[in-house]
Amino acid sequence: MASRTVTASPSREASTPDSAPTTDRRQDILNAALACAAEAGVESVSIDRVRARCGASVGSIYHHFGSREGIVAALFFDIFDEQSRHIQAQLAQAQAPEQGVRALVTGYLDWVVAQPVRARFLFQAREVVAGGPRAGELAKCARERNQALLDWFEPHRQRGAVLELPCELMPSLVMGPVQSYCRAWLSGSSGLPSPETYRDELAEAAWKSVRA
Amino acid sequence: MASRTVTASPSREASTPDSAPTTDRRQDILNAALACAAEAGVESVSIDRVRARCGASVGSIYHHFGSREGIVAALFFDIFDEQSRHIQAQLAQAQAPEQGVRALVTGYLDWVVAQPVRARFLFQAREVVAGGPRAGELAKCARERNQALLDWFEPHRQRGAVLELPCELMPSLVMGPVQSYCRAWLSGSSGLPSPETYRDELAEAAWKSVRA
Amino acid sequence: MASRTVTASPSREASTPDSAPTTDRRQDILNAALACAAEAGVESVSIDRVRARCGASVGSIYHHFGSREGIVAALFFDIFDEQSRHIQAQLAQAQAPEQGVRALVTGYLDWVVAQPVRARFLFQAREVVAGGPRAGELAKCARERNQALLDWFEPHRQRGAVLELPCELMPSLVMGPVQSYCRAWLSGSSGLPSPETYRDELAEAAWKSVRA
Amino acid sequence: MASRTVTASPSREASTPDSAPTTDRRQDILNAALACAAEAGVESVSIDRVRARCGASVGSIYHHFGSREGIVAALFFDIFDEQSRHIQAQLAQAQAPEQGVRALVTGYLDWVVAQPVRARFLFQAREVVAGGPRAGELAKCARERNQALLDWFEPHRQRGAVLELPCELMPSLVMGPVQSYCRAWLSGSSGLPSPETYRDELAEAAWKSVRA
DNA sequence: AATGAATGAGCCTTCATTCAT
DNA sequence: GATGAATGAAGGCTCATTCAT
Repeated sequence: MASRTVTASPSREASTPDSAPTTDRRQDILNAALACAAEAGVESVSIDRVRARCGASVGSIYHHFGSREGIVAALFFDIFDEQSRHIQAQLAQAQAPEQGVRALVTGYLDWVVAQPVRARFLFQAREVVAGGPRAGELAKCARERNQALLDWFEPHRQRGAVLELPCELMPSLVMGPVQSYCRAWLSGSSGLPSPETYRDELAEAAWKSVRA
Repeated sequence: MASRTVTASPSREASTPDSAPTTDRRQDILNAALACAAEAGVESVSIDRVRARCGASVGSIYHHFGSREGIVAALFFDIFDEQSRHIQAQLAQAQAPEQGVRALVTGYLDWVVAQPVRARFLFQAREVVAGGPRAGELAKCARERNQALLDWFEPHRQRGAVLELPCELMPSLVMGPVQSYCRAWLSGSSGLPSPETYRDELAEAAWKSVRA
Repeated sequence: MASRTVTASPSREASTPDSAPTTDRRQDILNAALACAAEAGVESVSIDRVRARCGASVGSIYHHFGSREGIVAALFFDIFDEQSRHIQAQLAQAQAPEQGVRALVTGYLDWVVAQPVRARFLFQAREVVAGGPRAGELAKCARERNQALLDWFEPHRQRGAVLELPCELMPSLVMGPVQSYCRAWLSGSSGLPSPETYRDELAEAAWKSVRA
Repeated sequence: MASRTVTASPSREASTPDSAPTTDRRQDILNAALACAAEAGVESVSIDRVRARCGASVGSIYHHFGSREGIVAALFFDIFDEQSRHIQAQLAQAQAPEQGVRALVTGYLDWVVAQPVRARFLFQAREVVAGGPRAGELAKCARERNQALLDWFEPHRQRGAVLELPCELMPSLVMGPVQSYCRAWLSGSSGLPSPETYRDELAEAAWKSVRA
């Protein structure tokens, strides 16, 4: 499963379109780390395995990331941002609250299906990052993402088009089911069909649980 | 059902003074392993740390569990079963489908709040066990748990009291939101209030997403 | 210089004269560590070098000493005790205060000449140990050794046979010159003759500086 | 004599605002190296730590000193010369041999008390420098210093005002006690009072041990 | 059932040094 | 003079596991 190629975050490519081969050591290392994680889990991302895979030297890896955990964290934040932007872009096109909820669910689901390796890494690495020195940064990112979601709904909620639920609950109600399903699917051992199979059902369920 | 529960608190020993010194080496080891995991994650459960914590010898640990992974798996299945029984017991008392959904959600939620250390271990250790030699056993247990849930709902579904959703979806729809919230709460870094705060809202949302 | 063989502390042998080949791994490791230090300084006592020299495995070394520093400290205390006992034995045979001072100086000097490798290690390792976790223990040992010296002189001092100097000063006055000379001799680069050459002069000078 | 002194305290920069930005890179690096050594011993003086502390680049450090050892040696010789000049200046003012001995002892003692960080570095770095490529230079400096001492005493010795001791012994007899005390004081862990407390006693003892 | 010494692979990290810009 | 990316050897330490007692 997850035969997707492990490539550089597309956002990076876009931000340096000037010239040069762009064969960043930094990016090579991140790619190698993701490949390791995809094969055998985040814990398997060791300096030596990364080194063996991308040809960088130990010193070079430390020059760029400072520690083993630094690699995992850098990769995590790269992918987390990418995912956030994807979902945000979907949400931005929605008008009605139902469209918004559906955009969030299907936006997430589509991204996971398109990027299963990265999605799996996000699930695996989150706990690692949350227990490391960049935990505060992670908390901030997560808060911002949730806040953007809540801000979008706020006008609809005031109009009474959406239940007046505590904002701490919204993320779990809207995203909980689809995340739960995707997590089980990505684990591979469940034998579940692709999330796309239940695209509508998952979106529908989320909407039902929060509509007025 | 009371015998063999693995608690992090040392008070357990005192609460079961029935017969003989129940102070099993086996149990000591499991308790120590849980304490390690609670402090620094499942990966920190090493033979040496467990040994240092419970005073058992290396040989003794191997005698009882055969391998490092054996400890984690044994603890995982103990706790998983305990949780399953708790939820099952709640479900068994329900009659109407709405009661059933609410029993599943609040049964899970109450257990998590009552056993946060164990609940956290379950989240952490699942992936480890799923990647080990007892992966099949885990899959079987998970399937059985889901099947029990589905079996309970089957008559109501046939009566049209519950949506005719694909059975692969049910667990995510019913348990997704509450698990998502509990996971975030247990991570500690989110600053979320206790799941009990939103007991009703979480149960209500689950029901709305699957009712006919 | 310093062609002395690197052997186990003689005190250890004496304390286990029962049976068995006494081929302690522990002692093998200490011997190897001393040999490393003799060749290239304390900093050169690395796990791998020790391992290569005595055939012990990495794990075995850690089993016995817990850390690289643990080896150095264990060796240091072994030798420090040995030296202290030697000097103490010489002092114990003295009667008059002049004999005492001479016993201390020549006792130290003779031990250094007999055990140049160990003496050199003591100079080198002291700072390392003083900066490590067993610093307190070192301070205690040093205090005890000084106290024994002061206790011996106390009656003579009260009789006015020795200057009434602050006790903090005594060790430096009595042992300072001989230690200074031995340190320079052991460093090897000074080209100085053996301390034995100046046995009497060093003892005489120490006595002059503290006699009444 | 004032230019080129390496001080640990940052106040130096402010005290020499004569001409141009004297803020040499070279000097910055030496200051940083001394600060490292003061915090965690000479072995802790690494290119990277120095770099982190003074903001210089790796390349810049190599441009100025050629190697890690180059930094330590440069600093050592700077401080050694400074100390030698200080003691020499004190000795130059003495007339009688007793004054000379006292000048040597108190000159040394006063410098150590005024420059404890540098004094400590001298003790620590000596062995390192003695084992490096500039060992010969060190030996030469040390010999010169001793020779100056002996030259000063030679006329007094010929007059019989000072004992006719082997010249190899003089440094240890005169400086041994004060160095021994200062070394112990600088180690910090001994809890000894400042050497100034025993200024007279140390000078007196040195004189007694060498006077005719 | 239990003990603890021994093993060696493997991990993270630091380090001095080089070199193209 | 200065910069910082890159290198690879070396070091300390943890780990799961085996085995004789």
